Amino acid sequence: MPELPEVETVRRGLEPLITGATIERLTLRRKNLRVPFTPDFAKRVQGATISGIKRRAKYLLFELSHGEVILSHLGMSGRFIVWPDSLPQAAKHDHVIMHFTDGRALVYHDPRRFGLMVLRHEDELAHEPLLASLGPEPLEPGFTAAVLKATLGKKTAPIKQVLMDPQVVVGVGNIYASEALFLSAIHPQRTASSAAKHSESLVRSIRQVLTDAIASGGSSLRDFLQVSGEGGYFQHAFKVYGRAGKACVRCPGTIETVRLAGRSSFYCPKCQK
DNA sequence: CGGCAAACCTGCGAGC
DNA sequence: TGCTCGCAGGTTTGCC
Repeated sequence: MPELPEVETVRRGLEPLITGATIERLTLRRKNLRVPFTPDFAKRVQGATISGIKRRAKYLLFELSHGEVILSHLGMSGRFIVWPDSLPQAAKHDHVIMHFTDGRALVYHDPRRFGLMVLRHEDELAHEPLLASLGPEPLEPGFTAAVLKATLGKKTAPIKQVLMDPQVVVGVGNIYASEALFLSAIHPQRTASSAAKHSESLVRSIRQVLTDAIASGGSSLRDFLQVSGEGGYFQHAFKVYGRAGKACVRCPGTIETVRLAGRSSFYCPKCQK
């Protein structure tokens, strides 16, 4: 479900709630998500205190006091919910329940089960295959026009597809790829190499759309909710995503949709070239 | 290696 | 009301 702004919103929501919490026990309500749970997962986290939550790409990393790290991805439909106490009955698709010693619980809920949750020692993370081939973080200094230009120049696939490739830049999913291309006035079907000369604008647009979305608490489509249970607000700010047939906000054109690599893509044919 | 489709799942809204 | 169909924000895999 979520793209980078939603994952960052979850991280920011969880951080003050569960930093310092001690895990009394962990309940796995099935044996796998997208990947199997780590063997002895529950036993290995028992008694550990959560010392912090980091984010890399769309992964959340729960750092534990004894040097282990829970690596989690929300996939398309994953959510973390904090229960005020452990009393509520687990609902359908509540797959992991982390009971804290203070009586609260952190629940991972994921109907489509495209997400994952695995346990690693912090020393293993440098070689973790899930993280190994990730490209630069779009909001950090390593994501520069020069870096992007070099990558785009070599690729003949449509620019939108390439922007969604986590090896190129992480965190840009289907929604924000469309939005960033609109901001830069680039047609989504243009080849990446032909768009390479606009890398400076693209870097700016990607940063802007992600930053604005984070500031709005993420976007709420079907089922994204902040940890608080509130929806985000950024969906009200979409300029092209989901607006097929509506007026372009920048020119007299009408937003159209096209499928690229199986994903709906939205653009204005008049002002995106 | 690059590009593409399919795969993993369930839920929901649209349309009949 | 109830059915079927298509589509949904991600990532990996395997095929050509």
